[in-house]
This record gives sequence, C-alpha cells and structure tokens, in this order.
Amino acid sequence: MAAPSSSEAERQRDKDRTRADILDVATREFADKGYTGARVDEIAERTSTTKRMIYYYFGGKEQLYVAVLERAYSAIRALEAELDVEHLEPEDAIRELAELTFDHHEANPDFIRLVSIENIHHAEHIARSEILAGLANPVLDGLTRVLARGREAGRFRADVDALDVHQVISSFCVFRLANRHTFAAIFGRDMLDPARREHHRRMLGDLLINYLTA
Amino acid sequence: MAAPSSSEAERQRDKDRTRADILDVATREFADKGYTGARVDEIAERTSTTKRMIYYYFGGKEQLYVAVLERAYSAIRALEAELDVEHLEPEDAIRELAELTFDHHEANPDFIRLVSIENIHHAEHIARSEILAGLANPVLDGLTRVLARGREAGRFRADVDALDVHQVISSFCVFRLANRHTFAAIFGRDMLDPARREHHRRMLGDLLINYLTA
DNA sequence: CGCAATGTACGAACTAGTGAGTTCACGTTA
DNA sequence: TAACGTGAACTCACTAGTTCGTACATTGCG
Repeated sequence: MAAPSSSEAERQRDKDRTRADILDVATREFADKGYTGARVDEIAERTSTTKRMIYYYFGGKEQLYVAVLERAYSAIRALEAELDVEHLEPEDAIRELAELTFDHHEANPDFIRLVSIENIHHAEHIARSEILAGLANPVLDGLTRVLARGREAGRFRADVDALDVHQVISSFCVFRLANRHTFAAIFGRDMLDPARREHHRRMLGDLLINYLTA
Repeated sequence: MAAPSSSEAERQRDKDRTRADILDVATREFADKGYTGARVDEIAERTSTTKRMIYYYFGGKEQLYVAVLERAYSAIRALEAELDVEHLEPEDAIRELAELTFDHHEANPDFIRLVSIENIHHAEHIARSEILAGLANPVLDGLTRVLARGREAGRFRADVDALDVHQVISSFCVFRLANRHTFAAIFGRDMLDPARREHHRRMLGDLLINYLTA
C-alpha cells in the first residue's frame, strides 16, 4: 500500500507548484488593486500556503510584483514569437498582426492592467528587472520586414517604421481595455461590447492599411 | 497701522485660496502616487495649511480625490467647449480636433495619469460623482455634425460615428502619455521625444483622414 | 461674546516583514 | 534495517512602523 511518489499526498511539498500558486494569486491581486493597494496578507490568504512562504520564495512584496510582471510579459512574448507573417502579402500581414494583438489584449485584461499600473510607477520595476528591461519584441523584426516588402513593392509609404506601426496598434488595443471604465462612465459606451467588437477589429486594420497605402 | 482688509495678512484666512491650494497639491500627489499610494499627511505637508483643513474642507481622502477629478475634468471640458469647427472643411475640422487633443494631453500629463488611476479603480469615483457621471463631451456634438457634413458631401465613409472617431483620437493621444514609461523601458523609444512630435501629430491626422475618406 | 477657521497631539487599525521553531523526504552510517 | 543527520519546505505569532482620521485647544473676526 505504499505509494512511493506522484500521488496526491506528495503535492503537499512541491516547490514549483507553491511558487506558481503564489504567482497566480498575486497576479490577480496586483492587477486588481495596484501595487500599493495590493495586500500581502490578502495574497497569502487566497493562496493554499502562508505569507511566510511568499517571503521565503520571493523575498518581499516588490520582488513578488516583479516576478508577476516577468511572467506576464514572458507569456505574451512567447505567444507573439509563434506568429509567422513572412508568407503573407504585406497588407494581410499587417492585418494579421493587428488582429492578433486585438484578440490577445482582449483575452488578457490582467496584463493590460499590470502595464497601466507599472506606468503609474514610471516603469521603475521593469527598468530594474534584467529579464524585462530592453526585452525587444520579436514581432518588431518581422514587422520591419513586412514594411520593407510593402515599400519595395511601392504599396506602402516610406515615412513610418515598425515601432510607429506597433505604437498605433498598441494604442488602440490597449486603450480599449485600459480606459474602458472611464470611457463608459462618461460616454455611456462599453468599448468591449461584443456588438461592436467586429467593427472595431476591422476598423483598426482599415486604419492601418488606408494610412500605409495612402 | 491697522490694515482692515484686502492686504496680504488677510490671505491668512481665505477659504477659496486654501481650497485651491489643497487641490493643487492633492492633484500632483494623486497623479504621482495613485489613490492608494497618495498620503494625506504628505499632501498636508506640501500645503501651506494643515491636515485638519483637508478634513475640514473636503471631509476625507476619498472626497478630496473626487474633488481633484472633478476639477481636472471640468478644466478640460471647458477648454474643449471653446473649440469651433463649424466653419472648417470636414477634413480640416477632424485634423483640428485631433491636434487639439494631441496638444492638450501632452500639456496635461497629470490629467492623463488621473484617468489611468481612475480606471485602475474601475471608475468607481467618477460613477459616484454627480458632476462627472455622464458628463458628455460637448465636442462630440460638433464632431457628429462634422462627420455628417463629410458624409453628405460624399467624402466620408458612413460606418463610423463620432464616438468611434473620438476613441481613435483618445487612444493615440492617451497611450502616448499613459504608456510612455513601459514603452521606453521595453522598446527604448521615448514617445514624447520632441524630434518625433510633429511626425506623430501629422500621423494621427493622416490616419483619420485616410481612413474616413477611403 | 459667538462662531468660523485653524493648529496640535494623539490613537486605533492596519501592514510589511521577521524570529523561531516544526515537519518531512532522503541519504548516511552503525 | 533502523537510528540518525540534514536541509528544504512550511507554520504561527509577533513587531516595528505607517496611515487615516479625530478630540481638543486656540485664534481672531464681527
């Protein structure tokens, strides 16, 4: 009757699982309340472990917050890295990228909130993290090549670079989530209303293509 | 030697001045540290008066924060109300509006930060403020008429309303300020770099016009 | 005097972080 | 193989320091 390993009892002492559990809870807490508003005690309570473990594994509130940021950014970069637009026509590649960002941000509101929060703090934690500082977006290289192809074919204007395009896409996709609440409170329109989703998704693509091919 | 009134000594007891002083300091503190991060004691110290006065005039931290929001929004709405685009061609009117927003946001980073912070808190304070909830943007009416004129002249597409256009403008202008720090930390580009200012200002106008007239 | 405006000192509640000790898996030794 | 040693994972109670808010005293104008 001896269960040597990989049973449920073994899960009581699992470093990775405990760390991941803490990070999951902390992500929600920080995204919800902000860095200052988040309470370590609250995170501890929602975890299956104790507050002491948070300090044991992460060192402190700030390091935990940085760990949350690092994991959130890594997840997104990994997803972006999968995108392959080399085989598409420049116009379609732009739309593909814009729509991927559109969908991704909509599916990850916590990440957008963490970014907003980090900006309130002047990105000081990102700047201090060796993992995050200067974490270049792999999509930018692909985007640069797409723009070059479109330009060489005489279809794209020449006075925009990949970062400009990325900025426009991010602006629209991030604003839609980050400023959802004040926008709704003041203008009475929920930017995430499913009824307007397709319209906005297409609008972003049109905006970019009409501009680039003007 | 008796200075009866309206001298400098009288300034010791000036309700409006004291309130304005507190609001000024509180605006900077809340914009800088967020609602939870802001410290009432800190605000009091930077004021020429005391903490007691904050509670005397505003009631508490939350009411002070709401007062800050109300004043900030009012200032912007007042400025927007001055804009008159009825005499301009639709295309020029759109550009005018976009550039006014562009300039205004750049000149008022504190306001953008307050909006970001309020969104972190799900706009709950705006929703509860009778002054702010449903405070319709007067510019929207003008924008609606501009779009109608452009559409009637067969120059503008018909599948966009004023709020869509406003959303695009705000997205770009707000993102530029609100996400400045994470953008710089990760991509190494300061979106507020004066060298790129004119390029971005024109880009926003082109983006809108190329889209609307496509 | 009477009342609005103001200053000071204090306290109750909260919050990040720690000190000190316990449990458990596992390898080593007698 | 059974007692022992060891270090990682874990628990709990506690503390030192904040932070919002208030009780109370004071000032000075009409």
